[in-house]
Amino acid sequence: MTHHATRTLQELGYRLTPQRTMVWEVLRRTRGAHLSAEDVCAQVQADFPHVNLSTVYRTLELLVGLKLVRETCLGSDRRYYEVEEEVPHHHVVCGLCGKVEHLSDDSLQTTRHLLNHVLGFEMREATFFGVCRTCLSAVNEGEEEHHAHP
Amino acid sequence: MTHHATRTLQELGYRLTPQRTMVWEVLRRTRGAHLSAEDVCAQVQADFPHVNLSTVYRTLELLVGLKLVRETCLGSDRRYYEVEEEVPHHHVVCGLCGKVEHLSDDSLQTTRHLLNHVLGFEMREATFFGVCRTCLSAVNEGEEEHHAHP
DNA sequence: TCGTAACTGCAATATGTTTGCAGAAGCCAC
DNA sequence: GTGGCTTCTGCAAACATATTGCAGTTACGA
Ligand SMILES: [Mn+2]
Ligand SMILES: [Mn+2]
Ligand SMILES: [Zn+2]
Ligand SMILES: [Zn+2]
Repeated sequence: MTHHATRTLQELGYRLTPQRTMVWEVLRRTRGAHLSAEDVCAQVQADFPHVNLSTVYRTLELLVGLKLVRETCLGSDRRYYEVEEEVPHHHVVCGLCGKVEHLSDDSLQTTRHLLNHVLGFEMREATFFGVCRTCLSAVNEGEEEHHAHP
Repeated sequence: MTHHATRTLQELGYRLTPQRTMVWEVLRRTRGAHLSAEDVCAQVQADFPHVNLSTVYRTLELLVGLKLVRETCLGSDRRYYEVEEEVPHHHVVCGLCGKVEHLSDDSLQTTRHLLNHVLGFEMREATFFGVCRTCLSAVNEGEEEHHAHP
């Protein structure tokens, strides 16, 4: 477990087990992706087949609690995990194809201030649901075909 | 089933059953709230105890498909339902107490344009996660107590 | 190297949602 | 109104995701 995660765990008295190392490594090397607990488990098991899914869940819970990993809701079925970066970001989810895009925190400064002034709310993360560029043009082409004969 | 939901269902050839009527009525009279399938079922069963949860799920799925009801993700465990209003709105969720506040669509025009310009994305709904005013002041009081003796 | 508390694997459990099926009932034609 | 066809419902079982109890294993400081 390279990086500060090693130190954090050991400094806080948690044991540095191969399972924890592997979970962290999987998340680190898939930076930018959003993995479910099962995705993480599958990747860990590729190298270390006996690792159990419940251990992965427990490890993710631990890392999330320590703010080394971020747990995100991108729809309603499962939870997704990614390493917690220094600069936070937000998510833009296409409801048709499921693609997830990132949005910098900077671009939401006005929204953050709005929420703060209107509701006294401190925004931590935002998720936007809608239709991505690709699906949008696919739909429009369909519409054109549909209305093509007047 | 008052209102356009009656017409819509019958015009499209769906049968107007008491179960469907009750589900719709429950959602209509709790306007502004966010009910899980079980919440809806419990309220339906208060008047009509034999109605089954799976029927409620099937009815919600139908109404969502017809865009009479809106299904929203406000965290990760369950799905929540509310009547689909003419003017859409967005959700602001406190991660500490779970309170959900509403935000008008108008206030997100700039964000909508941003997403459209930057990603070609058509935003339909947004959810903001963070800390509400109440929880924020509770936390601050705690901090003050904590740092009270220099 | 040893001892102990923390951790893991496994199986069982919890919770939310979906599905197959047989019987019930809405709705249209008469 | 009555019948008949087809959709819909209740029920139970299955499914998907996440959690937990426990016995055995392992990390790690002494
Ligand atoms: Mn992300
Ligand atoms: Mn709402
Ligand atoms: Zn898409
Ligand atoms: Zn709160």
